[in-house]
Amino acid sequence: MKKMNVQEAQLTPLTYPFLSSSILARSYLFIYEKNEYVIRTGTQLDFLFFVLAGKARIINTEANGKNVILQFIQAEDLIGDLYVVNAEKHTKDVVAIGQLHCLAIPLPIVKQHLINDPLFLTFISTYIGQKLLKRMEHFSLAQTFELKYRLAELLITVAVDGYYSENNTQIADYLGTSYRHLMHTFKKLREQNYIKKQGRGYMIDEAKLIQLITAGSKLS
Amino acid sequence: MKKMNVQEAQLTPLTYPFLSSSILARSYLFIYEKNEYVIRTGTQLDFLFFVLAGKARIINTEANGKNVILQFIQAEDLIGDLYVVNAEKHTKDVVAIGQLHCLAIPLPIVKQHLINDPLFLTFISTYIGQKLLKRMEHFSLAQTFELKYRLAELLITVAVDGYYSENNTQIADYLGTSYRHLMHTFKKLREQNYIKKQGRGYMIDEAKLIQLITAGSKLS
DNA sequence: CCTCTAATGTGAGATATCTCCTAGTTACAT
DNA sequence: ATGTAACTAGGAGATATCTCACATTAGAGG
Repeated sequence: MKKMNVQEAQLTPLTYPFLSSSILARSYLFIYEKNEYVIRTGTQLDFLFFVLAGKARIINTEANGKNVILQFIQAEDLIGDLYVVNAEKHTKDVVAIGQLHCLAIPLPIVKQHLINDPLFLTFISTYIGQKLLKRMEHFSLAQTFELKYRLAELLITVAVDGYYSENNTQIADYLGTSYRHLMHTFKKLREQNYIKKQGRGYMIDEAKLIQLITAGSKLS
Repeated sequence: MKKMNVQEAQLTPLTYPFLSSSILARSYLFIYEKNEYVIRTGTQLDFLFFVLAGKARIINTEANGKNVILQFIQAEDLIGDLYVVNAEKHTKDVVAIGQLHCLAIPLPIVKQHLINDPLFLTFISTYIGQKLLKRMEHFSLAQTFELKYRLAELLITVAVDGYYSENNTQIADYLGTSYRHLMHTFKKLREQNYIKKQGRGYMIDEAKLIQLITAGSKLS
């Protein structure tokens, strides 16, 4: 992970009125490499992260040691927002998929300068509220779609530079399907040239996958 | 709908520090009867509602006139929270299932006294954040369960005094299944004495349904 | 470098669910 | 009171998905 001061990094100014130059002066740009941990389960959160670029996955380690993917993170998402507003108490693993760029604001700065700032509180309420609505809509639609459409969307979400290489036992759990059926569906997508096998993962044809998803939407 | 001043209603004090007696003096207790509208689609929200008792359903009217159930509301839920934090701009139908009791705070009061109050903003951020986590966990689990378990849980959620009488074409959409399969599953539950047909709806055996759900959880 | 575990990959039979259809009943509007 | 639309109910065939099993490969740890 590379750590830089915000000025050093010459960030494009963010359009957040609650982020004063004083706060930014004490914040950092973090750059994580592929598979690097942003947060480790059970550790204390030290920063509130604004994702500037890249992707990550959030993983919960269950009591039996099993790792379960909870969700994927994209640019313009926050990491640690639910912890900051006390909606959740325990941190979960957050792992970079490909390279991940974050603006990291130290928690003491958040607590001292932002946590009672109505501008910030309003922003984070709106953000979490919009996230809730998006998630509900996504799940509601997803539950009527057969697996190949949901897999197509996941491949687009998760691929970096057109290449997908997640752990498929975890992906099967995440999509709520059996490992067997997931593999069956990967094979179907290969046969229909939406994806190509490459090493342990797949190159994806994003444009064709988008067409498939669109076709699937029209069925309902 | 019955409308009372809060004092008139002699409400048990709510444990919300941001609700001063001055605010409560200008708020109301609303009591809606079964199938009464709390909010109508597209109308301007006039109150932020704290649900004290009862149940409701949130319905979105699609462009083609079709009504789709988005979610169900229980005691201790808020109605209008996502609108108040500007996460959503348009109101949707909210309809009482059985009798519904709400503390209703006028929007002008919310805007004048609460919307810049860090106590209130913190509360509503935490509330929406917890709601997001619950919803995500619920959907994640739900997608691996076959219909009879999900239907069992819905019956418990929705029944009033042990009686279920929702519109089943809308319930099929909500559960993401076909009308045919939903009816097939109702028949199975009847045959196994989890529910009994009564008029256009069903009496439910809540204890037995909970046993079924528990058994279903143990399969995964 | 070797060994062991976890991930990948596939076959085969069973089941949950879908699609298409028809018939009967109820509630609402005129 | 009547007619119509929407809801309830179920049959039958097809398909998406599950379950159980086994074989191969790759990666991690010693």
